[in-house]
Amino acid sequence: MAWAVRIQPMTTPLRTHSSASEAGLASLMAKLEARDVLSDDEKAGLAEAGSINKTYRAGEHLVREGDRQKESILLLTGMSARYNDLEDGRRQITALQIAGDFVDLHSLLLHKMDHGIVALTDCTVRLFPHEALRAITERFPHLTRLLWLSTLIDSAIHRRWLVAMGRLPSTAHLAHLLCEVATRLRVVGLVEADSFDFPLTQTNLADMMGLSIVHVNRVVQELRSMGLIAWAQRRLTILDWPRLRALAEFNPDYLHLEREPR
Amino acid sequence: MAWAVRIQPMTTPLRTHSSASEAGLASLMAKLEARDVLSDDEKAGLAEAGSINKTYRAGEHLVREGDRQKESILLLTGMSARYNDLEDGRRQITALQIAGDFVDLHSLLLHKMDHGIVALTDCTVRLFPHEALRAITERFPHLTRLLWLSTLIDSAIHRRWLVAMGRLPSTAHLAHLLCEVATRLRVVGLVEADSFDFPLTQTNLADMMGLSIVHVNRVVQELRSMGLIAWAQRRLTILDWPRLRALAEFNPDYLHLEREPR
DNA sequence: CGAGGTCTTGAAGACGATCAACAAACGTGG
DNA sequence: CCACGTTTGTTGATCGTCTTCAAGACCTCG
Repeated sequence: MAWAVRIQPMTTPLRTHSSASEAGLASLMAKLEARDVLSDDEKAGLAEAGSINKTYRAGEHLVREGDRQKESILLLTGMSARYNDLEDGRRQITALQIAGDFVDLHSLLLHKMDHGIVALTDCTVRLFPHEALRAITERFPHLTRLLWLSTLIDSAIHRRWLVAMGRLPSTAHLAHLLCEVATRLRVVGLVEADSFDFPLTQTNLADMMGLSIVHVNRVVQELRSMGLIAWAQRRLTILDWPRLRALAEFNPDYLHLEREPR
Repeated sequence: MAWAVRIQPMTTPLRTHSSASEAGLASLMAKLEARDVLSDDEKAGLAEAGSINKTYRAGEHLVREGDRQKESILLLTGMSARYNDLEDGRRQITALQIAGDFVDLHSLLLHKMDHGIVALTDCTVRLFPHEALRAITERFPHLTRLLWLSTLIDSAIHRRWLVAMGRLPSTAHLAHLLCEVATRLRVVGLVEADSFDFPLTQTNLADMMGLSIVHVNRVVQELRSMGLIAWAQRRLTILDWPRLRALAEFNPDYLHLEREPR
């Protein structure tokens, strides 16, 4: 079942390489600096707000619905997802998170989580105590606006998913999702020549798009047979950007990738 | 067509009653005070940030995709919607806005609008120059957090719409939408005894839910025949809350209506 | 009173869901 | 390193929800 999750003991604990930690923090900075200039003070303030690192195995929960967090979680490596489960066990994923994304920055102000967050792959994260983040909002108005901005971009992505889910046929919907993921991964340097690690299962895609697994499988094959993508061994390559983005009606404006004073 | 809009001269210009203006500002305060305490200074600061009022007729655009706003718009009375149009003219509405909602607070930081905003009814609004809002972010950290919070709640609503659209059958989807609207209207005092003004057309509902008009019509009739709602003369009454919310799996937690320090 | 917008109904068809079964890939322990 | 079990991917057949097309009734407002 889509929501059955193995919680297994960490027989082979993941090493928190300091390299992973640095790369993850760099991803956050890259994300913010794609939209505005960060001063050295702000970079330092942000870096100091982070506390310890943690690791999760694929399938583990970073946060559960109803939790009251005392820190926000920055994803350093791996991918995670926000989700809500229905009474009959069906799941809807409402967001996909990649390196450099705060998975629950909003818990700073919302307090009680209205959804869960699950690791889709093995993940490393860094915790940012709410106390430290709140101090940023008191001392660094511009940095605060950039953190606010990052949640506004999450919101813009939600809206785009609504458009894709509500009005695009399933092939175009998947095409749009892949355009978006490729674009976001490129911002944090995880795309080489239109090719990137894409460790999601078709079940994950189904839960993101509100479709059945069987149908997702057919849609993936359609994009393959049209020569738009190649996807094997957890690596995805976009073979024909112009046709893929035309099919998806993809326009990256909603990701607000312009560097300007905010 | 769903997107055809009459832009007609304002033959009978709407009066901007000061009462409408006061009621609208009160709605914003009510919305914020439902979530935290506002100091007198903060209330004054917020009130002073507002400048002039404007009015729009149903069907007019408050904002168009691509606009670069110099002010954010607070809806005082009426209802408006965020929307995106596809190349073939089909429309997806991604948010419904009521009295007390900032329709484009995010333009303060996003700058370029990635969607349009259309008046669904005659509307009165008040403009908040970005300059003044930016000043708030420099001087009132707590008030800034509350404004941030209001955009985070918008985001939570987006997520819920994704869940409803992706995984609920259409009757449950509509039921959920009505539960949400009723709950939000109640916060700003626009519900009397489970009955409220609901001036939307079935076309509007179709564009919100990603369905065809014909199907929306049948779904509305289904809810009526189940004895869950009554809807006539632009007024909607919820006849059976328990069954409606059970059908919708509606849980208002995502609206974060608890009053606590943020 | 007329005209456009809105609501309603019926019939046919498409897209995606469900059910069922099997193949391939992966990870784990022996 | 292989054997095994679990997860993931794939395919076919049938079913159901929602769409599209078409037409007519209602209603609201200038």
